[in-house]
Amino acid sequence: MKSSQVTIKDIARELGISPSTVSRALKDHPDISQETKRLVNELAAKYNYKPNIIALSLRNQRSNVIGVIIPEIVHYFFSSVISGIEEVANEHGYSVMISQSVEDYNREVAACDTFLNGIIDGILVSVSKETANYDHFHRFEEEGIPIVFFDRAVDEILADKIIIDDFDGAYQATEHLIVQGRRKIVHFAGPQNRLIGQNRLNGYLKAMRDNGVVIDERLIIPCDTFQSALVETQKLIDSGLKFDSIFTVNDFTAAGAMKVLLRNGYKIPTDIAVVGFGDDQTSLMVEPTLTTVNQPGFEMGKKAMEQLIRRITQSKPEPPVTEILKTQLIVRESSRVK
Amino acid sequence: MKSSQVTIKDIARELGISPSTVSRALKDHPDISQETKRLVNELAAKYNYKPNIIALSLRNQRSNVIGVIIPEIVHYFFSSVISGIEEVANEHGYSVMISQSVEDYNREVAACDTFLNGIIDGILVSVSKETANYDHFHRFEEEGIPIVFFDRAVDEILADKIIIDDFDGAYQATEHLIVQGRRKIVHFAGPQNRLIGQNRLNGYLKAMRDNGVVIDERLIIPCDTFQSALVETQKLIDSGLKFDSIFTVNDFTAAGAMKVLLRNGYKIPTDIAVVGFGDDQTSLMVEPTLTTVNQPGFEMGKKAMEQLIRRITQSKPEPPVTEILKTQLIVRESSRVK
DNA sequence: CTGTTAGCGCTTTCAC
DNA sequence: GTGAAAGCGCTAACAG
Repeated sequence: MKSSQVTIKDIARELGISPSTVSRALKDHPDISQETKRLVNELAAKYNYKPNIIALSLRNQRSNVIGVIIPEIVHYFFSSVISGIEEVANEHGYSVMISQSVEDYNREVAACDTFLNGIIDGILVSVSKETANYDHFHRFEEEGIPIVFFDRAVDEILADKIIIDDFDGAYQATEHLIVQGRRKIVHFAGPQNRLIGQNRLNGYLKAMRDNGVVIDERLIIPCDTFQSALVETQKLIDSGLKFDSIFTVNDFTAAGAMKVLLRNGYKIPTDIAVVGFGDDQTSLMVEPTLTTVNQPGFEMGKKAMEQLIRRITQSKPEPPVTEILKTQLIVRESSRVK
Repeated sequence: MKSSQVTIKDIARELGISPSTVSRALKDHPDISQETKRLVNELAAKYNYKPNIIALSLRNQRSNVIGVIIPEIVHYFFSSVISGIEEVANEHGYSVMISQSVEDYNREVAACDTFLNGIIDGILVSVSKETANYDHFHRFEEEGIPIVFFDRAVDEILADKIIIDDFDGAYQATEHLIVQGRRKIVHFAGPQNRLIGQNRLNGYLKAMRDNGVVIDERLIIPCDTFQSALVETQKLIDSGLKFDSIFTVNDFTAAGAMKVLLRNGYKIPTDIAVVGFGDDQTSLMVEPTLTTVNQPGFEMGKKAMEQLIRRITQSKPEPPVTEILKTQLIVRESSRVK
């Protein structure tokens, strides 16, 4: 913020007119004479005049800045969401301020504090894994700052939510394996204290039941990272349990499982089929390419931002909406035999 | 930005004192009596008073906001950099505004325009691959807004730069291959209009020469994405040219090359060794694991932000500095035979 | 120890 | 068609 910027006052002085006239001329106000407008605009161009956003924000009580609180940027899914947010924000003249919670409750609260200082017009939040208390979010409601949750929402808070249909995604993935003739389907499951892990597990269970496949509890294993997949897949192999496929809660876990399977001499998908979740970039890079469930991160970001803008600009209050985005099964080599 | 926020004026009115007294009391100014301070602070707490950042920015001519222009957030390296930036920004009370160029010159210019509206105290930039004209960056200099380049810098602009020792990283990678007995080393090179691409190529060339390895121009191929690697690697194989290893400008390109090699029946590393650059998450997930060059992204973000803060807060101008961060060769399975 | 005033840059009513 | 004045929220010089 360099103060040397040309202001309306500077232009007014040089032209020997008042700042208000300059202001009006710049906005093409009908009252102002063509001649004055010409002079003002010429000088503004010459000096490369730029309205001072801060002054405008102060006057309009609107900053056109929105805040985003996100667990971790370094995940393909979340950075896709950010891209979507940015896309829509750009189109509508909003700037985006980002703060990472790094899955840490205290940092999430701190980020909220920062955003409560009055700089933002609204906020987009995906809740950290750790968070169990939601007071910090309630404060936005109290201040009348619109809040839209994405991906990881909070049931207890009445606000707009844009989420993924995790249940259906897992259902599709599991049913796909069944259709491919698999019956002994392992599920590497996410943490069951989180909706996302629950829904994906439930989708798996429902698909199994609906298709009359026997559910073997021993094939449902808590495992949701690349590293733990390296360990758990080996343990699974060593256990001697029969299985013909693995459906994992995310793509990293699938990549880990694939690696161990290949190293143990299994052919994918002939011996063991693998299906991930997320459609991360990695799913194309592994060999064979990974069948996975696409989560529309970019679209989610766009929808969340659109909804937030709607809230910011709405004249009369409207009830909160929850939008559930459909996932899409992307069949690739790691599961396709027929 | 809800206008219903409590202001200093509100507190002053309620206490029957002047706004300036309230302001001073809140900052624990020595002139103010303990009693007044107590009253003011109590009321401020009761009404949950928060100073209006916008008003402060206008008054102080400082927003404590910095801008970041980055090619793509959805790259592990860049999102690591952002995390580093955020880390330091948080510590020092700065907020971070992010804009992606998506490797598009026009969007980069647009992002600069947005940031030139006076909201930011300084800017961090990593230049898009496309960019060949640098006028949009010069404008920050003209406005007196400090600019620090990271990773992809611009030689033509006199500014602080935090970059990676790409030359040395490429040198190490190439020499490693030579030590492993490779001689016909392919280089999938980055764009030569960017320093980064040049330096990595030059490191490769120097290592070849220093070790008396004949350089075959046909083995130096412009190719820097996963997709193009799929194409170029196949073309390379079909060309009948002899080669025993590939050193790629980044890990995605390496992943693409590996995939095609494997599909053509080559053993990695026995037949062909592969070395990437970046130490992306992917490098652990591919099979075999990928030898690569670690780039300290998080550290780069921290250093860049620290340097920017130094510029913003410096009293007298100082000459620009360039900091070159060391890379580290991470030897994994894709290249190790001995 | 506290109040008055002015001003950061801009817009907008009201007046002429 | 244009200008003067006030105010968005805050602070600092100046005055008592």
